[in-house]
Amino acid sequence: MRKSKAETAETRRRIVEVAAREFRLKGIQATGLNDVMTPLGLTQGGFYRHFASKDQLVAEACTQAMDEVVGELEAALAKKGAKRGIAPLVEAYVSVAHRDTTTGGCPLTAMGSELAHADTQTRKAAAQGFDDLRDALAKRMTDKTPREARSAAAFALAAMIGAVTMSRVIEDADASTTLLEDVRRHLGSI
Amino acid sequence: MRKSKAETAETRRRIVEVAAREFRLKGIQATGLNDVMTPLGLTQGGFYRHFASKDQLVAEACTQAMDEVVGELEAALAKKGAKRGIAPLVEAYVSVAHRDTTTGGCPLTAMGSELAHADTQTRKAAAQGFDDLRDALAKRMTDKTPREARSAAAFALAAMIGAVTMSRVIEDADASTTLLEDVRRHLGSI
DNA sequence: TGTACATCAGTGAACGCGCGTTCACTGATGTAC
DNA sequence: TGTACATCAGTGAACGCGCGTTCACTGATGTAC
Repeated sequence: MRKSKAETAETRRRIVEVAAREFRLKGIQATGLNDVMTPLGLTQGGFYRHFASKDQLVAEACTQAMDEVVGELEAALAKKGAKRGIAPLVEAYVSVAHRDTTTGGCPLTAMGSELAHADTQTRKAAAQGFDDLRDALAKRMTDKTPREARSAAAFALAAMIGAVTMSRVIEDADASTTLLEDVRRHLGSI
Repeated sequence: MRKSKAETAETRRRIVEVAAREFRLKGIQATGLNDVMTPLGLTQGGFYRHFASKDQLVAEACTQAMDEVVGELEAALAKKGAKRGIAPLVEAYVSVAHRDTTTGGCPLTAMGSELAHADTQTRKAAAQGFDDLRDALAKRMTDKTPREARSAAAFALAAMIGAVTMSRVIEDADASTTLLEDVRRHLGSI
């Protein structure tokens, strides 16, 4: 039953991939190892050939999800016709599309309050992701000093995270969308 | 073993009180009914004399926690020497004290991402709490039209929620405190 | 006001279930000669 | 290159545990007469 090195690496990669999806979809606590292994056609016993614990998987899935998000946002910037400043990032993040992408999107909004109870590795990954997003915003604030840009970017990112998190809590579709619009508009004049 | 009506009502009140504390401390999923009943010297069997399900308790605990927070913030406004505008609310909410009050504080930050997966009653309670806080902020924005104030208040509240949520994720004490300062400062000039 | 009975708050055991983790085992892969 | 053996990815059952919920039972409270 042993698999080749390439197959083993691929299996491990897929476990992290599915975990990153499931944790964002249902939350960390609500997702069992079987929710990750079964979709891959594997049994939970095999999980421990790749990871020492669920906590380790959570940390790696968080890292991967953050990298995905940073990558997607930088892709939004690369689009031709993209506006100057932070507008393209804000519009991509504080959007109905992001709100409704429950299997993807930013782990900081999808699992925000759970991350506060996660282990050190996971919190480090989340904090690193926050810094990466903040710096991506700050880099686009060319009218500010680096110091001011970092501070303004941290503020903007907090608003973006709060907005998408709450837009997923508010059941009323109009109220939810209005919140996103309000935050988008106010971030336009930072 | 039957208790008097007054005792029964008091027990029910205490269950909600402890639940509101525990859910904020550890999260909804991570808190079992025993975590709520045992501190009260009760067994889990008795829980169902007061509530039909855990979901019902979650909804009531969320409502109570939100009411507490709105009350505390209005108390901050009533303090003599309180500044004009939203500053007193922002300073009370986006604070190290709030970040470190893990058994109390705002349920929207303590359980934000979990609320997105909660049942309708709980999400209604959370959305109502958001509206209450937003309106409390809007009322203090006397230089704006009511429509503009509501929108600006929604933006400010999103930033406040995002800031405290992330400040609890970031382990580095300096970085966490700096984030709160950044958001507080930027909300000063809304 | 006193008595008989129905109600029901709380107990403690049990229900079925799923959790994270461990382990003996299988058999294909990787490696040493 | 071929062979013998060690490695280890994955299985499937089991571990101990805690979960939300149900239930028969107890006995004090509330109520009807």
